[in-house]
Amino acid sequence: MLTNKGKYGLKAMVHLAGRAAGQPSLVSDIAQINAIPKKFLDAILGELRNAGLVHSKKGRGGGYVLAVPASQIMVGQIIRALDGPLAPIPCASKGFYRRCEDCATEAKCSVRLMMMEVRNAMANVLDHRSLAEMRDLSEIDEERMMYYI
Amino acid sequence: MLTNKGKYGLKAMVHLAGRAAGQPSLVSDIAQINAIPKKFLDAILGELRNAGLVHSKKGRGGGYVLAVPASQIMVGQIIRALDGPLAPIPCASKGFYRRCEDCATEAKCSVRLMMMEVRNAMANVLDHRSLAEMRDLSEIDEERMMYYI
DNA sequence: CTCTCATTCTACAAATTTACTAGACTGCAA
DNA sequence: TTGCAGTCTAGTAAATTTGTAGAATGAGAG
Repeated sequence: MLTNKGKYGLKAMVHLAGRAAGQPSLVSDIAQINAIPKKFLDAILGELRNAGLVHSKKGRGGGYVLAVPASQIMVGQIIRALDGPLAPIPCASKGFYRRCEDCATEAKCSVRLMMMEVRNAMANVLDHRSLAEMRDLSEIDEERMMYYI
Repeated sequence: MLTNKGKYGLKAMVHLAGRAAGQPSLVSDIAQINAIPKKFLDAILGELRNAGLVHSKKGRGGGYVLAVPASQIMVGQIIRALDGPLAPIPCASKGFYRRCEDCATEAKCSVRLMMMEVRNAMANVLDHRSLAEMRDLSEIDEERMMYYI
């Protein structure tokens, strides 16, 4: 599940990816435009900063910017930073692996093997799509809409 | 996320898929062998029965059986019955679609479009893998282990 | 130096979901 | 009619999510 935190975080990142490079955005602007509770977004952007995905500047003329170009940030990084592992179950995770208590012989656990396939399918999407591509998804759709007018 | 409910349910279904056709299993046996709280498993099997995936019989000689052969049950059906939609976010779901409150122009929402890709990737795995295939995953692994002995 | 802007920190609280448990009830078979 | 084994209703404890409040910090303008 993508939590609201994850969803808001992604929206904020897309917002930042839509700005000219180096132009900072205010939390209050991002919050208002995307219908995100401001204080909640404060905390979310804080986590994204701790994860090294955005930079911040205080005071007048401050705000948030992407730490690196949107083409170099993978969507999976953002989701992992906010919502934790992609894997549906911890014992199927690569980076955040944790054993199941109730599983005797893990190597033979069909649930785990199945969920590793799911994890890989998700990672294949989310670790190969950059924030820039994600941002452009909506524009592609916008163009497609033109044909119907 | 796969909840414990989902995990336990999958384990129970694999258990049933490992029995000779028509041979019922007792809840207490499934629970003990798979380290699942018995009462919890009661409820889970109840939901699987309501979903039409298993049949039950009461009294001496009773228990649970698969409603149809394991090769005809898709893993996705089981997970949806217990944990709900596969999609990471309701607005990206095909069968359980629900609109986002905070999303003005849904067609242009890049988060939604991205999550629909993720949903499709997950469904491609889970709706093309039968319970029989899932059960056999562990045996495949078991055979592979032989080479290391 | 000080005023204001805007992020940052600590702490907390409501709501929801998860993960169970208790105990009475129903139906079947020996 | 005894006992087995699933079924139903109800509830509860813990964890997680989704926020909020308010003070603190740091940067820049004048």
